[in-house]
Amino acid sequence: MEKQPHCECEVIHADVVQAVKQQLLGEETYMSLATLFKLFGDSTRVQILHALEQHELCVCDLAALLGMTKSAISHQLKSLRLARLVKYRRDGQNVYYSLADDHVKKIIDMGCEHISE
Amino acid sequence: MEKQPHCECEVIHADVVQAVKQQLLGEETYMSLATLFKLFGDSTRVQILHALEQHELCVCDLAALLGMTKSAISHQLKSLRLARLVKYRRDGQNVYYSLADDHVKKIIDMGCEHISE
DNA sequence: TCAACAGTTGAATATCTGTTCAACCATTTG
DNA sequence: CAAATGGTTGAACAGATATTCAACTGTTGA
Repeated sequence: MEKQPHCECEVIHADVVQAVKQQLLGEETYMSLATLFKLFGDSTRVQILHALEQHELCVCDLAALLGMTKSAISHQLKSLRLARLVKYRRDGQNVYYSLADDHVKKIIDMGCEHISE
Repeated sequence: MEKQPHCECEVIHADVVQAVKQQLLGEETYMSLATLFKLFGDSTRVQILHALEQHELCVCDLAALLGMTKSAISHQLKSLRLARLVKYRRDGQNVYYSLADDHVKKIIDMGCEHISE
């Protein structure tokens, strides 16, 4: 996660490197992107997201669906919630989760396309 | 990464769970998706990918651009190579890397859209 | 052939991350 | 109010992962 330690080599193509550097986004942007994609980088979480893509579900439903404990699911939902990938509503004892926006679907679809090439 | 340990709770909405289950993809598909997205889930790697989106670059260029050692960059490129996200060509002492297909760009763009909402 | 440099690799280390466990809060129902 | 159930939380542990380091390969040019 650290950056600028040092670079032991010479720049081979100074001009190209300079040009590309102009196009690069800020440090924090790459951090945010990584943080976002990290959430898709776990089979439990993608599965949760893909399930919620089909229908809103409560924690117990998800636990049953994935064969996992409510606790494990709840921990993962918390991460997804903090990243605003899912939203929730409480109805009685149940908390229903659903996707926060459709970027999630688009990203998963794009991933599916890539792996099925 | 493990699955079916047990679920301590009852299924609340058996019908919905059943319906969603039908729509779910295979276990291995979610694994593959997670493996793919995990590669985008590191700021060094997204930065490499985003840089290569602009122009093909050799390892030294990337090292200089990101302020990291050639070794660190090379290790990451290996992961990206194995996942067929980047391709490379050797020219003399230099090895030039570039994006393997345009899903990479689409996925990163989608990510940018999400974080800039 | 040898030196120099680009790049790769494997082992080691420090850090991060996912699940479990136990305790807890929230809501409903008797 | 008490019991039952859905859900959340924090600490702890095990497994994964990114960078470093040192050794190595491959290519060029003297």
